[in-house]
Amino acid sequence: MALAAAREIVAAEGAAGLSTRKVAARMGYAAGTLYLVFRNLDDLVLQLNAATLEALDAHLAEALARLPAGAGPRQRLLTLAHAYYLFAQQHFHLWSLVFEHHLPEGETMPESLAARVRDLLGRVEAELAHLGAGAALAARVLWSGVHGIAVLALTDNLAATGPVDAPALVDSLVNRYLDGFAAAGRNQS
Amino acid sequence: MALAAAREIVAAEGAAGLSTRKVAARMGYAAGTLYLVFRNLDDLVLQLNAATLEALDAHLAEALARLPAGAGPRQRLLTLAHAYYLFAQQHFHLWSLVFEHHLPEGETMPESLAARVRDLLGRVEAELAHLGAGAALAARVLWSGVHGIAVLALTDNLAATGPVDAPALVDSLVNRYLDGFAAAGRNQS
DNA sequence: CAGATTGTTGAACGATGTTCATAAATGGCC
DNA sequence: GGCCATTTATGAACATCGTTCAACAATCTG
Repeated sequence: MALAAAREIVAAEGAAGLSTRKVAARMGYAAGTLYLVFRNLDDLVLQLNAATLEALDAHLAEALARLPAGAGPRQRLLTLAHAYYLFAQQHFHLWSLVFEHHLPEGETMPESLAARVRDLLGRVEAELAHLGAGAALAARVLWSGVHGIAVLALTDNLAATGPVDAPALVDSLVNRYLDGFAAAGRNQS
Repeated sequence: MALAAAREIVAAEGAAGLSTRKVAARMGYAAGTLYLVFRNLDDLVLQLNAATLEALDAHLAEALARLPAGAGPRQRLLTLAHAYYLFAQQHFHLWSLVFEHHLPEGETMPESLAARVRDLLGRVEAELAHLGAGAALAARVLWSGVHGIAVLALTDNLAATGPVDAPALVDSLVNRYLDGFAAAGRNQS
């Protein structure tokens, strides 16, 4: 469908190369035809982003499935974090589009997208259940943290300061944060 | 100059509202005139981004200056992190432009921007000197982490999962990560 | 005052998102 | 088969965009 054409264009040329006419041409239609299926180019992007998040979710599930059954929560979280970074790297343009597409002032995210975000965060939260009440907070911190590492590493915004070993940053974040959470828990009880 | 006009437009309408003709009109010139000063619209954006990072640096310096002289590294880091988030929130569009502007494939970041990034990361690194060899890594992790929290919180990509208290996420990240670093250091020695 | 240099313009080109009157294709019904 | 209604698709049109460039105004130089 049209989403497949748009996906190929974005993957190859980045978000800047996406245009109604190019999408239409790639599937043998005229530009106007797209407006029978999508309200907008924005609408098309939103649906493409939902598909991208779905692919990311599948990618994470696959990574977890490859893990031995006895793996502890820390190893599962590390696996999730590295899989997230790998996906962002391999599908950089599609992944960027998800976060760089600001919806017009005041409009709200369509439920199709919001549900995908919830699914993804739910994966992390599930691995943090052993933290009890702090799991929701910790999941958001780790998720955001890994995302931030991916953003800055993949857009070369850290490269100015020398070569960056993103996986090492991810390891450090997850391990130290979990260590700290454990230590803080001990001090409280 | 032209940068001031561009800054006002981006601040008011976002990156999408930026155009050569609007910038030129706001300063009483014709569109073509801009090309005597900038190679490109890209070039203009790059210089605007350098100015934004300079303003961010000043904002962070101010926050640190308001701190009592006896404040320890942890409090100084927390102050930096919260100041970063505040700046991203208050100048959302300008701040977004810095990270959403991908330079054309293969081109490298101009030194004017790279130097600003180094300055900012240097601030964090300075507060982590007490960690010894791990300071460079820790600075990048914390910086990226706080950036990630800002990105996801301000673009509503976490809002799908309920209301988000971004400052609480920042606190948790910095405190737990530092705790974890301390604990790991103890175990090694 | 003449001539060269600098600064500025506005028309032009190709490409963009979007709309809409028109046309082609399709399907149901006698 | 033939005819109408409904769906599907078109491509010309409009405003806007980034960018270029021949032409013009202003300013210095001697």
